[in-house]
Amino acid sequence: MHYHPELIEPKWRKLWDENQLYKVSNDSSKPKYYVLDMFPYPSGAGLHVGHPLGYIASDIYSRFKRLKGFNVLHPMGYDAFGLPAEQYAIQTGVHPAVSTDTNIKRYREQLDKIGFCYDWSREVKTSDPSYYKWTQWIFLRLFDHYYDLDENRALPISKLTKAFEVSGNTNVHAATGQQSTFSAAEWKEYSDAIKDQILMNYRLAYRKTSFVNWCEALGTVLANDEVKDGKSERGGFPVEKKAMLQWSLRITAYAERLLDELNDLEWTDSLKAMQRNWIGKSVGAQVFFQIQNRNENIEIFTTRPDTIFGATFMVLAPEHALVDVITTEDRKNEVGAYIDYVASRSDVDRLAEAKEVTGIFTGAYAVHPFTKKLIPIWLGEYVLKDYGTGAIMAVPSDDERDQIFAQKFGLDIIPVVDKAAYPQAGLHDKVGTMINSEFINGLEVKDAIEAVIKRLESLQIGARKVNYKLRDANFSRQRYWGEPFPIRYNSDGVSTSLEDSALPLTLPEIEDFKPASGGKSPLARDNDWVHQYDGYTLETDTMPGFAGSSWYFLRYMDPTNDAAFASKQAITYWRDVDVYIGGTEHAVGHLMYSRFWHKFLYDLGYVPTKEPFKKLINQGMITAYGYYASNLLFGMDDAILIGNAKDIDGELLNKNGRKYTGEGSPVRLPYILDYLDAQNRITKTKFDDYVHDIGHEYNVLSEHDRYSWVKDDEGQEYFTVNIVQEKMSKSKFNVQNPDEVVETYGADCFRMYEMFLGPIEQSKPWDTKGIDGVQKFLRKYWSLFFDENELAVQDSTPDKAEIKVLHTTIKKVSDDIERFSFNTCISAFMMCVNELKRLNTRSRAILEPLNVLLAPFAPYVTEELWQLCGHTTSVHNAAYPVFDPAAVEEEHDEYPICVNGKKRDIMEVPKGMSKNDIQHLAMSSDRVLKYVEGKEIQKVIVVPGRMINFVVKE
RNA sequence: GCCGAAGUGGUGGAAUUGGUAGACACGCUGGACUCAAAAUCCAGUGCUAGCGAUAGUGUGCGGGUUCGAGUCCCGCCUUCGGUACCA
Repeated sequence: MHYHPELIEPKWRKLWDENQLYKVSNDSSKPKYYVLDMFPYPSGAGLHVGHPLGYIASDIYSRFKRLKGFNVLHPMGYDAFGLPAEQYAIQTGVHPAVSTDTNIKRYREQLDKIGFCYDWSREVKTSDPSYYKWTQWIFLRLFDHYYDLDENRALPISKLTKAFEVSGNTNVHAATGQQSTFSAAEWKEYSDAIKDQILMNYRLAYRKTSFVNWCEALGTVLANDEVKDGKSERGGFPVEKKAMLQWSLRITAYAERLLDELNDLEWTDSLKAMQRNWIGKSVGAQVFFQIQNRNENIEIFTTRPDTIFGATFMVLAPEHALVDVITTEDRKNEVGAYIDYVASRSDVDRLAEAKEVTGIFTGAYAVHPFTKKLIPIWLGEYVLKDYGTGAIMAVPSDDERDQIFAQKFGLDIIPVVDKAAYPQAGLHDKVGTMINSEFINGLEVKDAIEAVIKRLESLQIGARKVNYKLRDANFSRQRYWGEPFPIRYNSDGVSTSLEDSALPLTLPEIEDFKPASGGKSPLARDNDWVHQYDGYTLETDTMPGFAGSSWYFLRYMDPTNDAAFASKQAITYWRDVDVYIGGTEHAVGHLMYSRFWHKFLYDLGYVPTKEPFKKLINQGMITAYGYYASNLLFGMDDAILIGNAKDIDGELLNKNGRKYTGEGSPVRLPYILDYLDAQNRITKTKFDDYVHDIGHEYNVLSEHDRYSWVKDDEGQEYFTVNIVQEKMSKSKFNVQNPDEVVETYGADCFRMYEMFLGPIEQSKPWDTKGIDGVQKFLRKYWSLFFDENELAVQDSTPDKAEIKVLHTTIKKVSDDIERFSFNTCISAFMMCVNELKRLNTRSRAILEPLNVLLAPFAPYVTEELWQLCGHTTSVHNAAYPVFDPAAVEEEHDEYPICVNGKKRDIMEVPKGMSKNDIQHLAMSSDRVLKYVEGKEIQKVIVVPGRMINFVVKE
């Protein structure tokens, strides 16, 4: 009987499903364990071979934990709201819900084939009203809370309004955008509209006019982490700054906790670093500079208050609110022109000309807080509106950018830090002695910082301050395919939330998915929907993609509950995610928002843990080889294979109907191969072989070379092309589909091969070069159980050698699974099977435990063999074999004898001998003395289990 | 620029605490079986020299610590990921 995965796998898939083998209960005496995958966005391209990498790893780990006696929650779902489905709808008119469901169905089919142990009864879909009801519900809680800095947690808005009625906002210490203060009496006099506006400055979900990343091509705004290099992450369209009335989430209120509580997590250093970087905490001082002849101050933030005596001018962001106020009459025209110029420039322009310095003098002066000297106020592009206060004191002696600015515009430079004692120090290093700085002269920088802050505070013109790079998260999208906001406005524009009982507020059915006029969501065109509440209009924006994904891991705990996002009992049992597996692309987006929402829910008492994801494993990307041949290639007269670029371009367009994107772009190898094939100039295989073998050739080329030539044995030259690794995507025609692999080799083989490729956290290119080795292993494994057509497993007593092989493998595999090193597990299995094959093992006492050990990796073949061995229950419910240390112990230890670290011989030492005894035994051994050869022994080092080393004088 | 990770045979990669570097697999070479192919099995395979046992050499580069370094320390180089007029 031979191994036939195509017969085994569908059979068990069906049986497992019928028996609900993977259904998990919320009520168990076993300890809980929660293994989570980042749920996918169901795109039209289907699953590619990169997706399952993390899923397979989490599946192996879940199955392992099950066998080890845990009640394992291992669910899967879909991040189903999102832009691509809507773009597709605009182009084709197909409703996003329809295309999304089609895609989900395809994903599900693909996932099922690979044999995952998901409990599908817990599937969630963020676009499902029964799901987004609770996304909206959490949003309403955010809307209804503010962040109290005294208690350091979220509190109800009602508490805040009570405080306002007693003493205005003067005694309120909260995370807020509120600038001005008001008294209790004033508060009571305010209209509803004003009250609404003020409360918006406190709510954790709030609406304000803000400069946002507007993407014209997508017709919507984007969050900061959805913009890369001034272009949209999805689609790569240009993004500009635009002032719009937008919903935001006050994530900044949680900045300190998001930073602090990172420390307790088992995440990689690089990921923690990314989050820290994104939060961007810096400690320094705020300082108020009075404007000459005016009753107004410019507030600045600086990390170097010590250099304040070197501040010779100030620079405001061109968008700063005070610009209009302070610009003198004679400068109005020029300043206006400059502001227009800045506004006309996109982020892309700015990035492209980063080194260019621009700026303009406003005509106004500020008064230096200590010297009382007048210093000019300038505008400059390099000061960002969104960071700090949008204004700086410029210290050209100790800041590179200020220096360039001062040099260009001829402004004063006063040195204030003497770094003579620190020749290695750079401009920004906080070391040196203060000079030209009045009361801090002679102090070291560190002490000077403290002295200045103290003085600022005593004079009440500044204070110690912590600043964060993290900004509030933009939460509005002018789109159809997202969660509607459960918010309505009355005729005065005052916002109120819908009652919880009105949730879910469902999306209306519409037919035209194009954005409505004025940068509005298509929802705005549905009058009936917008005006469904008398006297009110509903908010027509929808929530962004990260809304639904910020809490989905909680819904899995109790996915069908209609009275709560999850029952208290379910949350108390499952608590948090023990292991979370996913890619680094979500390092600062999803993982930051989820932590924020979780902390908020913690403040409100809905979840028992401060952090949602205890341990995080980052799987690397599976990339595709991209083959490029430069157009340069085609210009060469003696090119033996190729005509010219246009030639190829034109022909292939006709032949394949594929679009080749333009002049100057690299041509992909498949095109060239097709072309060459058509021309009968070279066979595909031959060319492929060459391309395959040039990895090392390529290393000797400079990065600018896109091609090279290689000679074959007869001296014939062939061209080779640049090889790169790139992300798989539909647009690049490089998607490798798992289906084909599963069909050819079987799911077990596919699973093991993906794990065998290398460590899961590493990115690597997909190729099937080594998959035969894994297939060979599975056949060999299968043949351990069979003699021709007969099951050969016997109830014989295994011998010592066999037991040793088994237990060595148990130890190695169990340890390696715990540290997510699956590639070495598979090596261990291969070695084990080779050994057992050699020993001709047929004993049940060896093969059955081994089968259980392998079950997490190859669930189908192990289940089949388990049943053939006569079991009636699933191998996936079996007990994990227990490691017996005695089984692997030798009666004798073999110690290499080394002289000065070099191995000379091997000596057998009785088991359990002490280090001292081993030393004595070695010293008296003739064999050892032969190698030491009369040289004086200085030291004998016995490394337990490793070696005996004689250190001698050479 | 700053932060993080990594550089090991022809290839993917092992080496968990400083202790026989190259496990396991791919590929390649030779052989067995076969009319032949596929499949399977056996042997070899870091590099250099040698028929050979063997010797020398070898983990990006240059130093250092140690009886002993892929692993630790100092100084570089390269690649990948993140981030940036961040005050």
